[in-house]
Amino acid sequence: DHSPRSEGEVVRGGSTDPNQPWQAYHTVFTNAKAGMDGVDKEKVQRVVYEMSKGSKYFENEKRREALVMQKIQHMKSQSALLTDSDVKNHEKAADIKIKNLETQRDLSRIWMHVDLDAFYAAVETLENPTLAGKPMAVGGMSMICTANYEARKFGVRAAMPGFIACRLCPDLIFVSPNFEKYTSYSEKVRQVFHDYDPNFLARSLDEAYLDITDQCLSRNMSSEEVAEELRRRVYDLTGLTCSAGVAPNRMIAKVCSDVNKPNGQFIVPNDRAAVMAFVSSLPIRKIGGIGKVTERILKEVLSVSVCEDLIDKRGLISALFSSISTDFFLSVGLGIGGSTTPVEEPRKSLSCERTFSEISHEDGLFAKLEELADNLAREL
DNA sequence: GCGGATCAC
DNA sequence: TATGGTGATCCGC
Repeated sequence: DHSPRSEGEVVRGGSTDPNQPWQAYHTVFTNAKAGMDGVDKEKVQRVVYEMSKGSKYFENEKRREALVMQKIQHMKSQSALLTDSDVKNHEKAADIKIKNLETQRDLSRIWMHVDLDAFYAAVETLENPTLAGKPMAVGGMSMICTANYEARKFGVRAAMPGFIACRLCPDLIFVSPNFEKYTSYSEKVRQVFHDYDPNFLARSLDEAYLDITDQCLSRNMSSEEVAEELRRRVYDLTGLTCSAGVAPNRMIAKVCSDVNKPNGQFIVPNDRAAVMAFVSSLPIRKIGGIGKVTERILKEVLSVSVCEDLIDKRGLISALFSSISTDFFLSVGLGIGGSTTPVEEPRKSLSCERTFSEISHEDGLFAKLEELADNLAREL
């Protein structure tokens, strides 16, 4: 109560300097991302904090931060209640799960994950070559969709509000998004994907998974050669560069495509030891499905930071998490995930939402609701 | 079964 | 001045 901190600051754990409150304001913007190696993270953190504090957004972040801290505290106290024999028993249960997962390990398929480099920005530069070499972002003052690599050097990146990006990079050029354009380029790229796997799985306009097993066998080519050739063909057809990752399953392939981004590739061979070696020192945050919050929970409750730790801490994990979550964490630790082609499921929901400034009267709220309902009805 | 939280793009 | 939209999953109640 007598702390020197003023109201309205996010404070976590008390381990940060109260005179440097931005240190406790954790955004996704300082996470490792391709092209952001030389970025002054402290400066980015400070600018984002200074421009955020006091806003409605910031207040909501504070609320969420408190919930996460509460959840972590709760799990820590649950953990403290466990006896050695509790943990031993859970370890045995986890060992059975691991044995089961290990029987499902499939090293017979070769998966490739392809990811276009700074896709929207790259398309805009193709259509307007004067943008080449200049820091540029696709999006607006509210939100940035993609930043090119020149802009990333300043800490500007996807999901960052444009007005903050302006402060980080005063010469930043903004280009409004044009999704028709990106869709048509995506269709071209997918023509190439189709030649390598007619059943390829498109994840978004700029990402896809391909099962290249048959391609490698029928043409007697290594996965490295196939990846090089596919990337060359994408470039020749569209002028766009992409990165590729190859591995025995989609979970690892996805991580691999980021290793040598941009315009590169990385391969983990179909060999159990190679997979385990790759996964052992891999930070858990690299795995799809483990985000900012899960990373914090695993780190702060269980001291888990790399995938190997998930196996070492299997007893505590089994004790503290649901069966579904435990299965997921153990499979991450084993480097197992997504080796067979999933059956295509129909869409389960359709929604329409909009962020709007404050409306205090009933009439205005009903009008907003009607607008959303109309939109949704049209979509349906 | 529902709403909130988390995650990915 | 100003911090998105869509779809999915899991969990707790």
